[in-house]
Amino acid sequence: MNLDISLRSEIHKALAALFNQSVEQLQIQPTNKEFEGSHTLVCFPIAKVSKKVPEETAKLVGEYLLTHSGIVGSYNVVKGFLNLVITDQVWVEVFRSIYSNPNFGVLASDDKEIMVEYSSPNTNKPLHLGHLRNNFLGFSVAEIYKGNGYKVHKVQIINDRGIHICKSMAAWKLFGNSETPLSSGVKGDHLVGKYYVEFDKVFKSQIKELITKGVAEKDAEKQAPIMQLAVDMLLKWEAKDADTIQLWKTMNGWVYEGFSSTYKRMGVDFEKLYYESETYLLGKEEVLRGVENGAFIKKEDGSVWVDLTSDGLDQKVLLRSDGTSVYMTQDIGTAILRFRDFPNINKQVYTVGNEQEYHFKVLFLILAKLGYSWANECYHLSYGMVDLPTGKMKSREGTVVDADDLMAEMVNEAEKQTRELGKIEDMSDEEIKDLSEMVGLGALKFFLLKVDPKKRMMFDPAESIQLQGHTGPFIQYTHARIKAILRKADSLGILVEEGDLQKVTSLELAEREALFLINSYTNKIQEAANEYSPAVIANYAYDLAKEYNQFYQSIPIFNESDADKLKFRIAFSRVVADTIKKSMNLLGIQVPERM
RNA sequence: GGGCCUGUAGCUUAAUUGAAUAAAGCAUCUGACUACGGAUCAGAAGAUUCAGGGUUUGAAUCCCUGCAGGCUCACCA
Repeated sequence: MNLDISLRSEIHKALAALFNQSVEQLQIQPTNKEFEGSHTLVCFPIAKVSKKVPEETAKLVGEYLLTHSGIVGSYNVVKGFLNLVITDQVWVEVFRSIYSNPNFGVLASDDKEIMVEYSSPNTNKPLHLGHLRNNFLGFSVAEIYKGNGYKVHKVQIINDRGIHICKSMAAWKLFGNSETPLSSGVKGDHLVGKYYVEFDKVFKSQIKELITKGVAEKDAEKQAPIMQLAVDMLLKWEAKDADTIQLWKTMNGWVYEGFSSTYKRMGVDFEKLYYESETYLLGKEEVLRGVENGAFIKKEDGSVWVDLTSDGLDQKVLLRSDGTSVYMTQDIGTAILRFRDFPNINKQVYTVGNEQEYHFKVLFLILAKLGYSWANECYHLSYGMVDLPTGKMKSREGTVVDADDLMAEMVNEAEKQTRELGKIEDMSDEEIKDLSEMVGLGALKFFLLKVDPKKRMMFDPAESIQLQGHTGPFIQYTHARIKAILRKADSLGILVEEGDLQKVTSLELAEREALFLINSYTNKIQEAANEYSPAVIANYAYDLAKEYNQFYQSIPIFNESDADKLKFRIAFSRVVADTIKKSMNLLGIQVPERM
């Protein structure tokens, strides 16, 4: 049975019978812990149609539900709040239907299809903490949509061309001495990143030198020899110069190799990769088409602009006067290509930091101007930056937290703490390694996902490595502990038949409260999808684990003398473990059998 | 300067489609394993929800003003 629907329908019946009225939106909320009951009907809005004061209205509705509904066992009224106590028989029935449904919480597919873009790094340096938030967020949102019955395509756009990679190439050419990942033992993305840093160092010193010679700063930036080399490489690349293309391919190849091991450890994946070098030309064509049909303006110097002043924005350049494309140009091409590749998608989500909100606002308007009706199906999943206790991450000041380093640290710390607790002495090194990976990454992912995406967040390394409290490992631990109970039940030969459950006629408070949470799982995954917010799931999983732990501490399972109750508690524990696992998987977090 | 976002216990966060005495974690203090896993649980203490006005039966939530912080407004990506 579906408790929410039944309850609503009973209340509607009550309102019709009592006041001959209907109320469109019933306000039902969880009952505060200090009062008895689980569901609370807020009666202030209903008072308007009942023509009675809220308290009186609440009493009438409560009394009607008590005598007519068969769901409500008792009620109490506090001010205008009607607190409803659902009978234990109904709770048991709700549980039975969840327990017997192996697909509980999996929403039926209605042929909806969505594309989620995330990650999308530049290829000149390794991934950092900010990318971790991006990747975990995008991956999780994709999983949440899957959980809502959507067909999901995970993609990314790789910014593989442009001045940034040319900078690394220039520095490597000057100082690299043919160093490769193989020759140096350095991971490919880190090696390329090293030369990007090298470029910046040399560039700065060259500027300084020029300035002491009396060159203006702005001119010095252009005249610096290493910058001229990088710009020269960019031009040669666009002219398809063979040597330049070769070097570009080689260095990008190193980066991809490095990224792929980073992605693997993160546990994220992609169905299809788009490369800027393959989409910017389509973007260019589209922009020129826009000029022909009057959507865009070509100025005298040859540059192409879109005028968005009627939308409250500015004019934006789409092609430079020399005909080369800008960032926006390739995003136009990429979007169009994606809707050609996947013509059935209803929605496209871009997981990109909030510093690009303006960019995406403009992009979507441009796509609409080009006549693509799907333009308003594009959504920018904007998230806040990750700050450190010392302030913003700044690559120039060397305060960037590297993704590979951070994951390694988290896993090491997890292993250290696991070994200290000494619960896994019979595990092989291999098993301990897998477990540490699960716990370390679980802690990191949960830490980054529990905060509302749109908010800026603080990453405190000391706090993130905590495995107690409001953390991923806390939830993983709860799961492992339930699994221990289930193993014991198996070893005792306790078998739960569906029919056994209905013999239970009374529940403990902690059981009712956990049941309330399990019952709200489907609502939560819908809410998480509507809001594009894994934080909804993270906090749900935490609440459920916490609630179960309270149950666990206060109520005996194997010492219960009533065999039916014992079986109920085993079954109940199993459902909690399953629900925790499903929720955590939506976050990209695995849960262990033991830890 | 224009636009967008944020401001909640010492710290990190919930609650933001308006609803009851604002909910957790960390840190601090006090308790709980001869019972099913103490990475747990129970309890104490901790809040003028940035400030001031307004709307409402009811405001952390909506509106206005101010303050503080962030992002953005490139022929950069």
